[in-house]
Amino acid sequence: MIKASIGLQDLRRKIYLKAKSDKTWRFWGLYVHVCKIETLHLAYREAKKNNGAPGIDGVSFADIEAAGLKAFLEQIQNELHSRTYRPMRNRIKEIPKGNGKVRTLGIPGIRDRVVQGALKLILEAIFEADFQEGSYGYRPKRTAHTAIDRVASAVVKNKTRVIDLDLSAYFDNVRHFTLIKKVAERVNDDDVLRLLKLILKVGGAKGVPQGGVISPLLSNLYLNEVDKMLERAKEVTRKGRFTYIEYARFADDLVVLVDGFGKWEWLLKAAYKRLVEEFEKLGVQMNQEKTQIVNLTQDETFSFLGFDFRRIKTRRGAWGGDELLHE
DNA sequence: CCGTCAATGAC
RNA sequence: CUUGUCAUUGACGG
Repeated sequence: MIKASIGLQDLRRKIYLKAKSDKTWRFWGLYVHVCKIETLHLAYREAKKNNGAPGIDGVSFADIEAAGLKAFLEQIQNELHSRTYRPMRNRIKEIPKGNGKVRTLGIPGIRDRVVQGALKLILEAIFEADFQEGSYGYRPKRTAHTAIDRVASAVVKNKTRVIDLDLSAYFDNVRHFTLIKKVAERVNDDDVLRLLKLILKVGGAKGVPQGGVISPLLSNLYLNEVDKMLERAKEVTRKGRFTYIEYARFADDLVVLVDGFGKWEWLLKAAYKRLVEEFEKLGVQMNQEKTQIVNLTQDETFSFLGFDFRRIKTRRGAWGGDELLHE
């Protein structure tokens, strides 16, 4: 068959539309697209524009281009085709976080960043179709600003009981088996699954490495079931255009807002209980000290994406909108 | 319309 | 030998 080779952008759009219109479809024949020079080349350019440092092999972008980019990409393609590709160990680098703690990065070699990037380009087209409205982190065309708008708007509409969740180190706690199972719900391609397992395994027995190109996408997939649960809670309690629960998640930063009227107290409790269950199933720890339920009508506050949310009174004494303070 | 290269900021 | 994703803004080029 002489099917004219379609461009990567068209392919990704086609995959996305299929996934969107057929929610149970399992994609096959994806590996060949991951291995295409066009895909690898785009992944290389994306990696290069971050000006990142080399992995454990010390090979830089300048080194690669001095030896010839074309040969570099063809070498990767050959190894992928012959199933001899093996990712190298990640280079471990500890960097200080703001609060005096350290963040452990797992930095893949540049050629492994290219492979992960190629895989990400294909898988993202599928899973973007499955992600929920309230999920904002690491997603194309989504900004922290719109996530904050969603929360602010919910507060204005009287959602004043807030579950402010803190997840401890959830990148590190992703269970590979559970994650692969979620990927396999949509991907019926043994080569792709095998490649993904190789990539996960060099990062350790569990967790996705901070520094990995596909880690953000995988982390969103891992928590997609939580987003779906909250979305269902919203739709089940909906009365026409009125909703009584809202949520927004940006990576591990999650807030759930429930209507402040007394008759919805049960919904707040139920949502919290369901969240505990979902995170338990996933092996993700809720930080019990920093997770809190606040009541905005009692002058309590919460923080989301660096903004402090509080309810203020207007000069007339009526409840005004929400207010954002500090950065 | 397509591309390249700087910044910034959320996690 | 501070990694990654995403977004925004700006400059320039064909």
